[in-house]
Amino acid sequence: MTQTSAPADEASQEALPRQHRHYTIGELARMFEVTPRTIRFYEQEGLLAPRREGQKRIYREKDRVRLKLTLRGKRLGFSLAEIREVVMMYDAMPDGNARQLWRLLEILADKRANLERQLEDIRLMRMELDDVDHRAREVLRNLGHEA
Amino acid sequence: MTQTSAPADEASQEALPRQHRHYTIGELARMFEVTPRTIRFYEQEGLLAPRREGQKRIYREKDRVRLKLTLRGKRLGFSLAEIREVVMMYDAMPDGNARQLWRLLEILADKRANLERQLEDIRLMRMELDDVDHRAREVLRNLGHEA
DNA sequence: CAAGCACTTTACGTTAACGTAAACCTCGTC
DNA sequence: GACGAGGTTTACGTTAACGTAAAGTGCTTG
Repeated sequence: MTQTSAPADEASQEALPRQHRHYTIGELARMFEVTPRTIRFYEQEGLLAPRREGQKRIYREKDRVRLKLTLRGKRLGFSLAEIREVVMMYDAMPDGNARQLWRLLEILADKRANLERQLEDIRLMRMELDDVDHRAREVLRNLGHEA
Repeated sequence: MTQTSAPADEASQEALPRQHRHYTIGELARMFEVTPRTIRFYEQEGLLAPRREGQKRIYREKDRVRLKLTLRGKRLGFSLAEIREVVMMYDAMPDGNARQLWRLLEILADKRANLERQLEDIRLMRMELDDVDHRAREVLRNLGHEA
């Protein structure tokens, strides 16, 4: 874990064989700048399901991706429940019955609509920020002249 | 308030003289699909400052705009505290001293950075939604063939 | 004038998303 | 073998953003 000159001694990290690395909770936490507590909480909420090695949680690539998606969702203001809705159905897909799949499509359309509205909101808020910015600089300019 | 055939009798609504209409809390609430409680809460948090007429709150155009901005901010996942930060400084601008104005510019840059990241997040999440969507439709198609 | 709205204040309740603390294992290492 | 760094569970605490209920005010309308 010394970051530099890792000997890669044990029988697990053989030159990073691509896709199936695994991570500890602390590693993931540092990667995404969250606390372990947060990650455990997401597990408890059904968003992650790491394997165990004895007592310890072992996270695989898939879990890392899920965490990434979850955090992205959060940044966009989705609740954990909403995120779970999509993520879990995604997993249930392969063997999914038709009703479930249609339901999934519904949810997806819903989320997408949400995103579109956010795009518009961003556009508008950008304009307003620009406006405020301009005014502020104007006032500053005038202050300079008066001084 | 019967919506249709309003007589506009009193000395306040003379043919809607443009900019200085005023609203009751209930009107605003219906306009934006929030509860009066929410509006009062925003006032308590320093985001609105309606005038009073006796006991009752009177909202002017400015207040309506503020509420709109506030709700837009919320949809983008900003906290009320963050929103207040911008909104209040905006009002303090005209007579603002230089330090305050620079601080405001800082905050604005911050918010903008936030928006840019959201745009990227939206882009990515859109792609993922599309992906899931495609897969789901694929599975559905196969189900159809098997049936 | 009683009834019914729309408004008011006060105050306690609720939910989501964690934070924080205590008390416990289990390594590698000095 | 003590100890420090990481991991674990359990459980109570906290914050934001309202919801909800109770009790009162003021108008106007049958």
